Amino acid sequence: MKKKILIIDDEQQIRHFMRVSFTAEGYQSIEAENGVKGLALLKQENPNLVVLDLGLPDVDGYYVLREIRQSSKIPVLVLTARDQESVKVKLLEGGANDYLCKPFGVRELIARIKVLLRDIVYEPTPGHMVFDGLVVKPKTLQVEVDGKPIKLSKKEFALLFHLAEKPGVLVTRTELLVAIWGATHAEDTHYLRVLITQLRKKLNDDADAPRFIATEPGIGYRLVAKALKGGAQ
Amino acid sequence: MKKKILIIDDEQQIRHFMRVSFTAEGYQSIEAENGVKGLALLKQENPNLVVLDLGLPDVDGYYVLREIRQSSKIPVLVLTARDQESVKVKLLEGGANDYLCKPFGVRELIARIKVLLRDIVYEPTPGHMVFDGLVVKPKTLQVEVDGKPIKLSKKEFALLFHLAEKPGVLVTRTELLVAIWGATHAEDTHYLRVLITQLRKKLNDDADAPRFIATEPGIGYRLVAKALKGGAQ
DNA sequence: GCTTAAATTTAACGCATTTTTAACGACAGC
DNA sequence: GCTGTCGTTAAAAATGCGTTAAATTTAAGC
Repeated sequence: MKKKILIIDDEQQIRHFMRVSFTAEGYQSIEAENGVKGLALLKQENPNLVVLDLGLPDVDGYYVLREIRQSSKIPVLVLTARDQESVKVKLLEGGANDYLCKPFGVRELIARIKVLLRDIVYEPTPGHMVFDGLVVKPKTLQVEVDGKPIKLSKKEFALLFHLAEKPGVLVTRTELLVAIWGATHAEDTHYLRVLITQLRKKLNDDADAPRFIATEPGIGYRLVAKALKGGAQ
Repeated sequence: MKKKILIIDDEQQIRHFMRVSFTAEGYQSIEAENGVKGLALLKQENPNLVVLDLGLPDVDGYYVLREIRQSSKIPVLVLTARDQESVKVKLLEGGANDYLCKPFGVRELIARIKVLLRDIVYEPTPGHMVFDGLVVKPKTLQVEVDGKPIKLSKKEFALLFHLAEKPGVLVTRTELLVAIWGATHAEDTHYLRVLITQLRKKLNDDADAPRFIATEPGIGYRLVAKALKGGAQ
């Protein structure tokens, strides 16, 4: 199966240049000329990797990255014109998997893409993640409990998503904090505490007798519901 | 538990510089000044990540990388002085997970290390340490006695972990005190006494006829259970 | 652009657990 | 019998988690 790469870049020339290179390497490419279309394509097309240009005409590149990370762990390689260390650090901590400065060589770009596809375990289109009494749909950001649809906010969904990705596995607080609020809030556990409370309330879960989200004191949280389909098998 | 980083670099200054930075970030670092020693340390110490300098005095950096990849999927970040695309491509295709050119910024180095540790699934040791009737799982801070899960607090776990790391070996009180409470409490043996009592109670152990933790009067403690798997073989 | 609703961030409090401190008994060496 | 070490217990202090509600920011509707 050919791997699909989503290119989000406003410069038509660069897109064309990348498409040709990717095709030559045996990849299939889909393209978006701005952030909003990129996010839409991501959900429609289920690519295996995203190449994201920071300088987009409509929305900030950081924003796109954050949106992607709300509901997906797809490998993201960021391109940018500026070679500032602070920018790099911010992006990598914000969830980017790699970073390349313009102008770059095609061969390095291809090599780095190969590395990401080789090293990062990512299964596209988890479609729905189905658990005993709980369904999580990352594409539409919808959740069902015992068949009834539940409305979650963005952050509530992100939290549930990150737990649902590793059913039964303990996810550390730091991991969740960094994933949802970014590295600058890696220590602010009170954020997590109130979000957990809200999420539990909407899921009709009880902290003392958890059906879905169990607390591992001092460490983090864990989704206890049995995985029936999707998630990390 | 602290993640271990193996530094393979011949320049003492750079090693020192990295060690200081890594320690500040909460990582533990071990160092080798050439390739052969690096490969030896890799097997002995089970680090979580390798930072490899290409220009080594004894053997080629490529060779070291190939040797590592013969038997391990550990994340490897390569450092080099030359910024040639062909070199980068060759390294990345040869199994390196990331690449950084000298001179580099510490913050970028740290950021890239964090990304590798975050994104690449790699289990250094077997994961848990198994003894006769006792299982210690450092990753999730869980402990089992005779198959039954036991709830330990952070400090209790840290204590047991440091003993389990060296099964059968005497661990001095100072060593434990420094590891758990820090150097400022290296003399406060009463801390250790009550923590030992609590831990023994939870493990159902008896100080007078120790099944797990034996006292070595005047010196320290020792885990007496037989190691079946994991730990320092 | 204004109004209203929703979501997010702060702040505060109760409760349970953990950690620290202190006190006491058992035992061994001198 | 004194002294020092270890183990145990209990209390006091500190910390961590869950919860609620108010304040602030952000998004939505008109």
